[in-house]
Amino acid sequence: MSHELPKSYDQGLIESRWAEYWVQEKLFSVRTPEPGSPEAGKPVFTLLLPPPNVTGRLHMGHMLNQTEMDIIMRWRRMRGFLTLWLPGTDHAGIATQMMVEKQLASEGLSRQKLGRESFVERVWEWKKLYGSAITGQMRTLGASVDWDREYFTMDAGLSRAVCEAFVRLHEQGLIYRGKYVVNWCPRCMTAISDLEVVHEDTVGKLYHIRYPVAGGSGDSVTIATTRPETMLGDVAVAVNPKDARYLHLHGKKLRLPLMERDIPVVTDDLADPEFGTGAVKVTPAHDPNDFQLGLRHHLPQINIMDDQARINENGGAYAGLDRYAAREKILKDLDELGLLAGIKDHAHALGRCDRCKTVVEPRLSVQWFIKIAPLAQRAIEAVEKGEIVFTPANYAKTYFEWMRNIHDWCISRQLWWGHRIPVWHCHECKEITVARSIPAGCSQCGSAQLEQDSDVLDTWFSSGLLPFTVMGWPEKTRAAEVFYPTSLLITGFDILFFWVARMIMLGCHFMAGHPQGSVPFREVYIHALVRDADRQKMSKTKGNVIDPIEVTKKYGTDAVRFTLASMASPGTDIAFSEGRTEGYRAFANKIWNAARFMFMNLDRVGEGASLTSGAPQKEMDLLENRWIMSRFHRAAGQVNQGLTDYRFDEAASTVYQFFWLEFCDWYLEIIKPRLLGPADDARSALAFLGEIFEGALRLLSPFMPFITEEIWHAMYDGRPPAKSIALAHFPEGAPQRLNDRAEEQMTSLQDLIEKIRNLRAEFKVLPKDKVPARIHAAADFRKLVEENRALVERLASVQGIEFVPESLANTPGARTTPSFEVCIVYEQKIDVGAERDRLTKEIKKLEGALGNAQRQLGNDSFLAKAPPQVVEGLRKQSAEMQLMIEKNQAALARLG
RNA sequence: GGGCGGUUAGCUCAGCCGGUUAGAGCGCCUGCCUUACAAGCAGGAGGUCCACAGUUCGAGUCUGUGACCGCCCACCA
Repeated sequence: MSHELPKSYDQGLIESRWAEYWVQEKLFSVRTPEPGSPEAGKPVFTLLLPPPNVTGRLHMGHMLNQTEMDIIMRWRRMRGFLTLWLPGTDHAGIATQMMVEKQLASEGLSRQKLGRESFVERVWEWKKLYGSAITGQMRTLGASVDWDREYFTMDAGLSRAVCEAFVRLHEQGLIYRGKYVVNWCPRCMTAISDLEVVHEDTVGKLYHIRYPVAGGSGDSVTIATTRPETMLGDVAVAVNPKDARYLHLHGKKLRLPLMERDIPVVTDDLADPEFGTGAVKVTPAHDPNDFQLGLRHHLPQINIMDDQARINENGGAYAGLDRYAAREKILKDLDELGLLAGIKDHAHALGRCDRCKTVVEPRLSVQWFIKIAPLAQRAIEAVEKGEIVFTPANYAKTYFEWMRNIHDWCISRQLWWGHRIPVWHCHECKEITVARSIPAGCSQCGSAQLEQDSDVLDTWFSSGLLPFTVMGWPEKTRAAEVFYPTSLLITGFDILFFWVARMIMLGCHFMAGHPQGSVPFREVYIHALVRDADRQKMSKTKGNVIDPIEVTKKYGTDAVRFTLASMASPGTDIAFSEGRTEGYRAFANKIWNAARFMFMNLDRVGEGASLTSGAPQKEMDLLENRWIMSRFHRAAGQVNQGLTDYRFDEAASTVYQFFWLEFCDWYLEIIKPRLLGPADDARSALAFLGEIFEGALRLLSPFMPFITEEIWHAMYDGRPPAKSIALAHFPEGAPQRLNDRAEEQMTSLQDLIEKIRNLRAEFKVLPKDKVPARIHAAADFRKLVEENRALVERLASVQGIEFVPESLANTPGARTTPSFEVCIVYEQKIDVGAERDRLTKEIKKLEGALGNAQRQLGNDSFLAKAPPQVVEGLRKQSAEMQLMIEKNQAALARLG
């Protein structure tokens, strides 16, 4: 009984067996997030499946052996991948550091107390224990690399590439160091990029404060601000030059309260007469707008906060206070001075740190920037010219929108964990030295008194280089030659800008002139994001995270994978519904049982039977075989089309319909008597069945890799033609195997059988009771039924089919279609009321449709303008409906 | 404030270049434990395609306006 599958379908068992096998055979890598790592508990679906990682491997060209390359080429050709992971990866910088800092805090330590070196050591220890986010990111890409610590030192591996990239950009004048107002997180104590700031609509307060005109005239100007504490750094008040209210103040000075410093009134269009009082305080060190205004008017920049957002020595009496404590005290003091003119509620968007949700403080600091405009220009062109294609296409719009409004990219971070900026500051001449390796002396004065810049690079800088650094850049490698650019990037839109846009910009820049093109990839497929059942974004704080491990445990990986595929219609997110997953588990179960049935019969007929050695030619004499063969190839063609178009939902639905409805419900039922019948015939039938079943498994395997692998191996009795079904040829659908006539004929028979079943249900015939049927039909239909009489009789539970010359329209309960009329012979009286309702409803529906059709057909411009086949189709339809109405009316009249 | 998407059966979603009577799964109702499968089989009910206007011979599909829901981006104090 070598073929017998276990009676019950146990997905868990199958999964562990094949996952282990795949890894052992080095077919695919399976990824599991470590407990305690930043990814743990996140909706990372990557671990589900073997095939999806294949696309990721495209990035890792140089690590592939021959087998892996074969797999890739295969999947690449047929695009039979399905990547449904959620990019639940953290970047290395802030996230990792935060985890470690949290740990330190519990020990009463901090990174400051520990010092840079020891701190990095701690992070390293932590990383070894739990795996770092960067490791996670690399693993998401399917790499099975153990990143050693050299990755993070300057002279080795990827780090060398990062350094090289920085130096080159600097040489090309695309990197500059500048004082700038950046988004500063006082908790992380680092600058963060615009993208790392999340805006949150908040109802705050708008404070109106009076600034007296200098000279003690008693006159004053009222300004409005949401952050009164920044007034300590005020250097001017701006009014709109056209604002009539303030003409008299042009050129005057104001007395800045609390600081007792005179500041000028300047005129600038920045001041909107409509907003607040029309007068705006100017704090160049703590507001990006004011910073620009300050430059225009040559105003000083007074930084009043330290890196933890406490007031510093420039804040006079308030030095040492936290920004919010200072705000309270300042308001109180102003109030006492009678300078607080009012407080109003004010809705605005408050910027918070993406990582720790601390309110971001705009702060003047020295940072490194990339001049983004030239890079963005090229990246826009690449998409405009179609060198990169987005799917769904509308993401290109979003991409353009962003790229055209992009700001220079702040790439420095005041963290201690990451790639350090390859810049050394000279203590002697204060000049900087940018170098590929640790310099012996200052490039300007030769002094050895050098100190490396303390900042590290934004994670997305190194991540953005990934498409070519993994192929050995800056070396010219064979891998880069062959695999750059990769064909496809699959990702979620949430990192379109963080990562995708940067890979494009940096790829186009550094790989310019590459023979196969400078872009890092040809296509970008933006997959849907999985949300919870209420369409909410999953988040830990909301507690609505659907744990993929739980779900897969409950329903099986195959079912979850199939669910995601079937819901992956472009442009919308997936609201994860367990109901559907349940349905697809039932589907897997169905397949399992169909296979069991097949194997049972195989064992019954004993020696000489095979599922995989080809079917006798005479099998094609049977209508049902011609039919199922045609249906299989049609389905295969549609699945391929769906995959090509990234319509995983359509592909999944096609394979589902074929396998369950056509193959199981119809085909298996039709051939059942043969399988259970004489051994010789059963062997022949099984050979044909095996051919179809095996093909259907291959068609299904990208969607349900585990169960198909299990059954497929069993079919070959342990000697499969390939190591994995994923390596077997994917059915493409052969047009020459399509058979329209067989499909039409089978459809007619199915129609007849369904009508008879319908009659039986209505007459309340018990399922086990067979009844005779009468049919009135044209000769060709009659011939078809006679040729397949046994099939019809069995599937319709009919005993004896009698063909009658006269119409059955007057027979109570008869079913009529344009091509046949059928009734059953049964003494039980029909439910006259129900039958009348049914007929009335049917007639009404038909009359409605017929009315529409005839109105159309009576319309000259329809006849003139509509395509002939549409007109013809409607005519035919119309005639059929006319006929059906007459028949139904006759039947209705007969009921009395 | 700018941009993008959605609204179709009780629920979750398809519906392609506008073309006959709008589909699926789940749920619901009826009958069946028919030796592959009750995670199943057979039959059935259920829809003013968000609203209004327009284009068209013809609109779920195209255009406009509005309502509601959601997402992304944004330095207006």
